[in-house]
Amino acid sequence: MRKVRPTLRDVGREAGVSVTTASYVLSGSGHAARIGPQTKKRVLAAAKRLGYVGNSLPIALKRGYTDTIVLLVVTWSLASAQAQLLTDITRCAARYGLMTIVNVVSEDEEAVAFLGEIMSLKPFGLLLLWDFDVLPESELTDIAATGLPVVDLLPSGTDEIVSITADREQGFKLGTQHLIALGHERIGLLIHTIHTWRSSSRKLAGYKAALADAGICYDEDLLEEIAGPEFDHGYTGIKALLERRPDVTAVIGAMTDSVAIGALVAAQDKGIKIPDELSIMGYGAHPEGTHVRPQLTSIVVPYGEITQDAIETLITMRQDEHFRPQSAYKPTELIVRGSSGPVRKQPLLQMKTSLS
Amino acid sequence: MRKVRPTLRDVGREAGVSVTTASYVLSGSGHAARIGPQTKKRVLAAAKRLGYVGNSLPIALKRGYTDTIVLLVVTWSLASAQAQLLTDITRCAARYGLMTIVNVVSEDEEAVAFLGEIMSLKPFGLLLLWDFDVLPESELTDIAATGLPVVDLLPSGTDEIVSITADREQGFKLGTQHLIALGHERIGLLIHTIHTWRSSSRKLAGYKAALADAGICYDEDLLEEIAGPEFDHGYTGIKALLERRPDVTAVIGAMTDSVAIGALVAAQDKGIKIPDELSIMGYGAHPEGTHVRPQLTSIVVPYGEITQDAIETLITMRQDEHFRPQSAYKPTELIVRGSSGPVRKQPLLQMKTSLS
DNA sequence: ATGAAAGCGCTAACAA
DNA sequence: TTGTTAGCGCTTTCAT
Repeated sequence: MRKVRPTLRDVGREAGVSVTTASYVLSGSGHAARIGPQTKKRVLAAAKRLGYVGNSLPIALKRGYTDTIVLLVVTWSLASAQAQLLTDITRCAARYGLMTIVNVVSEDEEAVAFLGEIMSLKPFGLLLLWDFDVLPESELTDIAATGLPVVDLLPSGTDEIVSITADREQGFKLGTQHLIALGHERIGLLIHTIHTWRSSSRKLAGYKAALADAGICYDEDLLEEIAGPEFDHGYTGIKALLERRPDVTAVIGAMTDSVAIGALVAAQDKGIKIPDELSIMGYGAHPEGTHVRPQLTSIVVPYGEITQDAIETLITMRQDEHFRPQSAYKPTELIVRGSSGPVRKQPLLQMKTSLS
Repeated sequence: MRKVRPTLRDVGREAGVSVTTASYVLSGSGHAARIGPQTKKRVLAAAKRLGYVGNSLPIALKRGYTDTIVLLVVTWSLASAQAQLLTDITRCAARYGLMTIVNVVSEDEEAVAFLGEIMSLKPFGLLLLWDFDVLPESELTDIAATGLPVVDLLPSGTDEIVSITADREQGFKLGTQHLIALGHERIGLLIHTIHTWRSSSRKLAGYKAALADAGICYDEDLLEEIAGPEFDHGYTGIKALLERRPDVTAVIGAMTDSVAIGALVAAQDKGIKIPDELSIMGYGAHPEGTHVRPQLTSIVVPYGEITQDAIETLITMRQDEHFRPQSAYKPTELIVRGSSGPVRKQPLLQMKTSLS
């Protein structure tokens, strides 16, 4: 027997007052002060007796937006770094009374299609974890123009959309400098420029800046294009790189720690000693970096700070529609663990690199 | 300059028709057939011109529920297995036109508090990934009694709440049998019975069943209570177990693959050869099991099937309020990889186990 | 101190 | 074939 949820009118009737009075008492708005204490008590008692729970839809309908933020993630599989960010976001949003709608899609087309549907959800705001191409920018700016707060959690290509994310340029400069200080000069980069250009280009910029500062010539041949952010991409990527350039002495898995771990395991599978013969570095400083031997040197991204700032920005944008937020690129740190060490003296044995 | 989103009335006015007609054309309901083709064209043109996008709130208000399902995850940090399930759920829900609200909370109390708020969101349905104690069952059955479809993604203790999840009993029987077939008789279990009793008890039942079938005496001392589902719990758990029982020849990381990998790495850190001196098995068959050496033998959970069935069940429950769904325990499989092998002949050197 | 009534944007029963 | 209207449950202005 399904008992229908009681409405405010039911509560009002039960307490012998009008809906208005019931609303004033139960919504806890400023108007509650105008209600007499014994009336208030009657209403609260009635609400409890009936198990009244409220309904957020009419309010949302009236003001034009709900209390849910939408997180759009474009990726094939949720890497651990993204899972971490996602969890942080839902937790942080909840602290501000906001729910999080998560949508994980695999391809740009799906994401664009979703953007088309998103407005009918009337969300509070929109968070993007999507290294999109130029294509959907007009869609996005259209959406932003309607007054829906949008924050990009990756480096935005455009000024129209606010970015709140890690300072990859600074981070990769830091990381590369660390390797240079250890004597490395031929530093390979496993990178995914094709479909994640916006973030990859910043990383590349930091890498180049560190090389330039040290007077080391940038060699494009040391970049190995990989197809994604996962273990397997790092695993196959480093094999291709070492085949082509057995003279590299350090490799940065520039996408994620997963890529770096894939590279580390691939190198070890070939019998290469880490870090004596090859240094490996990751990006993201995810816990999984401490699960391998040696543990992974990585670039620490302040996810909590990013999350908090992003959500507060959405809220401020809602409160003040003229507020023009600034993009924020949060500084990263380096955590040095066992996978990076002084440069080796001898080239890798040709034998090792030809093992497949 | 924020342009306000046009409503159906705007579209109607622009096309010179009433809201009803505009609604019939744009909502694509059966009534659309009753509208003349040129009228239809006018409306569609007007909608396009104005950039009409629709609003799901009034519909939801009218029928009493939205198109969003709520996924409540109770955990401290989203393990990879949960991230996988979460992604699958959002994807699968999207295929049915449903959005997914994700809420990750750390503690039972937070989860209970959230249950109290959940009704005001008017969700389509509720999915639980929460190994709760007896405590909130009444809350849950209350919620289910209001007509909100609820599906539990873990083995439910009660008949009131439908469970759709992996058959852990069958899975652990399978896994234990595999180890027994390799000659193992003292099989350790890293398990978290205290806060995840509902799932752990099924696993334990499967383990015991396999032992009983093989005529091996169940020894409670081989259970090592761990405090959670992560790498570190497995890492410290196996060290404690080996200290107490250096005679174990195989260990099952019964929570997750992460626990098993933690155990595997801890054993290797002690200089124990896997699988020659010790076999390790996990639960979940997550990709990360292929990232370690040797790769992890594990129990394969059909996440896709569970997800699909859970969401379809929610939908059926919505369509037919008298539908009494059956709990479904999906059979698992075993994937044998390098971490399990024939039992060793000699006990582990005392020296190794006393290394901390 | 409390109540009546309008209105958020849409759908669908009913009218024409 | 198309339009009128009530109503989903709440908040809030205005009246009493």
